[in-house]
Amino acid sequence: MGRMPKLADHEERRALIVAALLRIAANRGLHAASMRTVAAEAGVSVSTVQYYFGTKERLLFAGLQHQAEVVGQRIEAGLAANAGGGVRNRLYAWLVQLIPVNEQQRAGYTVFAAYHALALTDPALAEQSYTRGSAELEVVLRGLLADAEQAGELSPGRDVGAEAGNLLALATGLADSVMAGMRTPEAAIALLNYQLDQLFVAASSRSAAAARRP
Amino acid sequence: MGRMPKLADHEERRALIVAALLRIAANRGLHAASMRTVAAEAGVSVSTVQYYFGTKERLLFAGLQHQAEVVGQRIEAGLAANAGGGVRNRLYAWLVQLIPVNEQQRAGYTVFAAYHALALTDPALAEQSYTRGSAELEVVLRGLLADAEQAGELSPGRDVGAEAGNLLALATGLADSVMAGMRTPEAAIALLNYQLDQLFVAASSRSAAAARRP
DNA sequence: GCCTTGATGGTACGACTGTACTGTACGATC
DNA sequence: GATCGTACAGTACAGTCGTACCATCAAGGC
Repeated sequence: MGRMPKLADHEERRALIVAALLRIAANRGLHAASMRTVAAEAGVSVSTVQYYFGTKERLLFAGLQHQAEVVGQRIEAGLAANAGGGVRNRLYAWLVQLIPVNEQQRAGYTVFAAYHALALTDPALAEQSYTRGSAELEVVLRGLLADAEQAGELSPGRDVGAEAGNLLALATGLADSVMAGMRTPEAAIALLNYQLDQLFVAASSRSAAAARRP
Repeated sequence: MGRMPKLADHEERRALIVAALLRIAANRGLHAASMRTVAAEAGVSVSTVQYYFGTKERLLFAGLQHQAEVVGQRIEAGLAANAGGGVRNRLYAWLVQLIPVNEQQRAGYTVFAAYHALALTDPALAEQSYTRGSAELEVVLRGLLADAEQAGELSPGRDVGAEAGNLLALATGLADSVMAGMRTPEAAIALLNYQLDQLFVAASSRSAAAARRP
C-alpha cells in the first residue's frame, strides 16, 4: 500500500486491471466494459490501461485467459481437496462446482457466457482455446470413472468415455438452466445426484452383494 | 414485390426488419446490430426502423420474441412430423434438433447464446421469458417418457421427471460443447444416442423378453 | 381538388467509443 | 548532478451510437 513505487510490478498492475474488467463483465455485462469504465473501476487512468495492454482487444484476451486460468486452478484445487474420498463423492464434488449456487459462481458463469457468445462471431477470440479447462476436466472424469469401473462400482454395460462426456455436458446444461431461471440450483443438484445414482451401483446393493458372497 | 404500397403491412415490415437483426446477430454478433446496420441489412432507412420499433430496446425485445417463437414452432412442427414413430425415435428426433449440425441451427444457437449472455446482466431482458420454449419441451419429454414407461420400454428404476430434465440439459450441454469446438456434431449425437440406449431397454432384449413369455 | 395521415428519408445532436499523442514526475544509471 | 527510460495523467481526434426532428410523398376520405 502507501505510495505506488515508480518501478511498478507489471504482473500486479495487469491483474488489478483484469480484475476490474471481469468485475464489470460480471455485474454490468461485457458490453459495458470500455477502456474508460475499466480504468475507472480499477482506479487508474485510461492511459495506464493502454500502457499495460495496448489495445482493447488484448485486454479482452487477457480477461478470457485469466478466467480460464481461474477455472483450471479451481479444478486442481478440487483435485487436491477431494483426493481422499470415494470415487462417487469426488465426481460429485467436481461436477457440482459447475452448478452456480453462490454469487461468485454466478459471476464466473456470466463472464464465461459473455465470452462464449462473443467467440461465436469473433474468430480471433474463438482461436483462444478457452475450452481447454473443460477438456481437461473431461479427461479427469474419464480416469475417475475408469477407476470406479475397475472397483466394480459402476452399473454394468457403461462406457466410461461416453459417461464422462455426458456427465460434463449434463452439468453444463444444468448450469444453463439454472442461470436461465428454469430451475433452482438445488433442483439442478438433485438431478445431478439422480444421474450419478443411475451410473453407480447403489451402495446398499453393493454391500448386500458383498455380504452375500464372503 | 414491385413498388411498396403506401399503406404498408406492419406485420410484414416488422418481420423484415427483425429478420435483418437476427441475420446480423448470427453473423457478426449482437453487438454489431445497431440501428444503422440493421436498417442497412433490411434495405430500409434508420427512420423506418424507428417508425416500427421506436427504440432499440424494443427492437431487441422483438428479436428475442421472434427467436423464441421460431423455436416453439420448430417443436410443434417436430411434434406433428414425428407423431407416428416409436417413443424413442420421437425423443431422439426432438433432442437431436438441439445439436447444431447445419448452418441454420448454428445461427439459431449463436443468436440465442447472445441473448442469453445479455439477459444475465440486463434485468429487463431477463424478464422476457425466453425459456418458455425449453420448459414446454421438458413437459413434452416427460409425457413421452411416461408413455414409454407404461409400455415397459424404459429401464427399471427410472424417474421420468428427472430423466426428462436431464435429457434436455444433456442436449443443451452437448450443443454448448459442439459450438465451443470441443466436439463434432456427430460425436455429440453419438453421446446422445448412448444416453438413450441406457435409458431404454434394448430392443433385442425387449423382443427376447416378449418371446420368452407368451 | 384539398387535406389529413401514414410511411419514409435525411440530417443533426450529444454522448460515448478506441486510440494516438503530448506532457511530466520520478527512480535508476552514469 | 545531468540524463534516460519508466509509469503514468490529460487531452484531442475521428468515428459510431441512439434518438429527436424536419421534410417529403403518396394514398384515402371529403
